[in-house]
Amino acid sequence: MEKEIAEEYIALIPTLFDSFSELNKDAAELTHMQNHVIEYIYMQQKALNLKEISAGLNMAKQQLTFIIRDLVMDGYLAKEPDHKDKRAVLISLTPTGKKTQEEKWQNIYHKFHQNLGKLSEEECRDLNFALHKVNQLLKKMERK
Amino acid sequence: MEKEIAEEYIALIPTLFDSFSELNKDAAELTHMQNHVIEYIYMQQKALNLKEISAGLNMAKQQLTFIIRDLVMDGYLAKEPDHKDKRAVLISLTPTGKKTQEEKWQNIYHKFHQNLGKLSEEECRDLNFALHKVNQLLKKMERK
DNA sequence: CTAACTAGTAAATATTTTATTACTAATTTG
DNA sequence: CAAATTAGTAATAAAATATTTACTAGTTAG
Repeated sequence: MEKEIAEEYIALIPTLFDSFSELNKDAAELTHMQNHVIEYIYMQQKALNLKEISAGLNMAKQQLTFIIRDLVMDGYLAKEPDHKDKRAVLISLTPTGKKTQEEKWQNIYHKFHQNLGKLSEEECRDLNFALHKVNQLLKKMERK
Repeated sequence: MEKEIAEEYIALIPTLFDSFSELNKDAAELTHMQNHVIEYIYMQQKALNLKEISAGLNMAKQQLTFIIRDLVMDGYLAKEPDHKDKRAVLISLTPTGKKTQEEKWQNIYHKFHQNLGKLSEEECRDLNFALHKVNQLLKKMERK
């Protein structure tokens, strides 16, 4: 059965890919990497230091120095010293930065909502339950 | 309830993001865009013309001309004329190209399989069923 | 049949991203 | 406490990507 589950999981990724790749369809003001950085911080839901972002996005920290400097100057990100480690700096989204992300997700939200019309009421209930279960169990698998 | 479903769906995307972004972690021989192109064709499971790839990846077709030329030269992609539209060219993966993709997904597969150990047998059954349901219904929503 | 449109190619240019090397200041380890 | 590590910054050169303009050949609409 484990093989079966893994295959279902793998199959899910391409299905979500379209929604995901639409995220930055218009976001024209920022470069790709700038978008990735903001997006990553938004998804992690907490302030991160440079090292963490670098590891999460699989890019050199030297690159981040300048990307983040620009994003701070443009008002999307804020830096604050990390009191636990005085070498480190914590990066977080400003209200402006957070708003831009919320707007992007809002587009996906709308599109999904429209497509929901293609399902019957019973299918909607099933989908709701199944999505909830998947989220819950995948989260559990991630931990530790 | 529709709002609830949409929220579960949105929540699923970041959860899958990690797996997804790991796809090209080592793939060092190709550039980012080259990887994206191969990946996209692989996920669509059929030959695509330049326009479709351009729309799907949200990039100018002019860029694709050269990216695809290089990938053809390196043996990852094959071009064939589209008999239905003599202006167009159909791009598909060569066996080599397909193999590289399968290997990448294999890594995700392995990692997922390991994490499955954190769930009880009952939870595995639930996850299997829920994933299957989600895939089935999301596919249905995509159509037409 | 002609005009308007579309798929793909091409080249020049500007911008972005990557890679390399090196440095400072803070932290951890033995 | 000294030595080794680590977080972040910086400057540079090289490579990749995006943008703009323009062209050819095939298709579609009036």
